Amino acid sequence: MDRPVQETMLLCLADDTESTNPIKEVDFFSQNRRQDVAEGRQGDAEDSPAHGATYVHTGLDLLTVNSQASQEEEKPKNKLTTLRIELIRVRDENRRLRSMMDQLTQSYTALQCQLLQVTRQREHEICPTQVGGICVSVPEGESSAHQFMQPHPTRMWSINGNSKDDDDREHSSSLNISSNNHSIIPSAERVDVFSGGNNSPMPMQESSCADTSSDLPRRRARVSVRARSNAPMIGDGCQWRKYGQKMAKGNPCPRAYYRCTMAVGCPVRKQVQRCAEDKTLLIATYEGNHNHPLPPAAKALANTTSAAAAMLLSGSTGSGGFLHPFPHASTMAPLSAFPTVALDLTQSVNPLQQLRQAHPMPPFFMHGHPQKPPQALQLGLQRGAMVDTVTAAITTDPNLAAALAAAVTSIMGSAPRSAAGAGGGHGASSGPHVVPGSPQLPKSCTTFSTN
DNA sequence: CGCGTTTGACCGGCGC
DNA sequence: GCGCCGGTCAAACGCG
Ligand SMILES: [Zn+2]
Repeated sequence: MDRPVQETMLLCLADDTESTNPIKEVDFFSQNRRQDVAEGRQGDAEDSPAHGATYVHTGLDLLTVNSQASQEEEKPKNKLTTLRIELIRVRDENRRLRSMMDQLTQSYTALQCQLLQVTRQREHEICPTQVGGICVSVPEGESSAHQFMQPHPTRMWSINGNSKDDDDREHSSSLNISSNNHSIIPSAERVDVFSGGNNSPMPMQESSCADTSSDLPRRRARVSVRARSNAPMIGDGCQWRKYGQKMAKGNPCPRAYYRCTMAVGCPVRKQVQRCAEDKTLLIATYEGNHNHPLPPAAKALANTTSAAAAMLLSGSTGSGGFLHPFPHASTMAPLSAFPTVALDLTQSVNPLQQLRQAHPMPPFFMHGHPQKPPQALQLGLQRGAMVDTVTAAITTDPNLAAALAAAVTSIMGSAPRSAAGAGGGHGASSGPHVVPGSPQLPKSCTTFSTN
């Protein structure tokens, strides 16, 4: 898969040159993207690719089918069944491909983040050099995506994935990516940067071999989601286990700490707190990056958070102006020293939309400033010099908000049993590995309510 | 009896 | 150096 690299590079470039270069927008998926969309379409009807590309065929196997169909026209009857079978097979394959795609995009996101950061730092510290053999670390989950690279075998970058255990949490595998050529698409139109990232925010500091991150050793991005809910916890499609609870200082309501239990080593943490005044207001803060495939429901949020985190991280490193790309943007109470992106679902439209599929794109980017060059991740978001918290209120866009809300909510209906406990919970049943792309939602306990 | 939650102890960072 | 505080650990507890 050369794409990722390529695109990542694009990302970096866009980022680097945000001030001077004419590069306005980057088409990260100039080609693949379309496939992506197409696939998405095929598999999940609900999915609404918000991007121009509207291919009906996956461009992969469907074509095959078609051609076959034409070939076999002569022998109608018998072949019909054959074709059907074939069709089924193909569908299946497409599904698989889609999940692969998910994986890939996931790793894209991660890589993009990494690279972006690296580039940024180089930009600031060293002179920007070619990205020969950058060493980035990507959560294990992502690295697993390598296995999916076959469908689009192309360039070769050497990837050495060796998982290491970072200090406290985070299993990450360091990828040694040396790409030969990363083409640049100077003036692309679309900015599908995070079209499919599956990841929650991830701390990228510790990663880069560029290790420029030395200065801020512990900086991790967080993404907090605000939602109105009576349920004790926001369900995001993941399974969480409570590992602690504390009385927050200025808040009568305790803060609960959860960790993701969908996969053994998943480093993702989450803390849930209820707003002091408005008890119906839940604030969930995510930290870390999932190292395992996520159910579609979870992906919605994950995508968003991932993107958000990426933005933050990319930005937080440098200085930065401050601006709220989103109308409803509001700075939340700074949860901590960590850069935090806040998603505000509280005012979301009606969450009961039928949208089931996670929106392919994080809302942030959907709000791209028309005039403001998306600058890759930057997209109008500014890291606050003083405030590291940026709130992206997707609410402004009814459709988007609805989409996201719905996606997130989708899991909600199922708050089975233990969901009750203030802990939220998570059914005793161990989380089945839900394959990305699988339409089914985990019967996890977590409940979410966007209102 | 296994598993998840509860809850106080513990730890590291940070400000004074 | 000390105390505060956020965050995590882990033993105890409770539920199915
Ligand atoms: Zn996880």
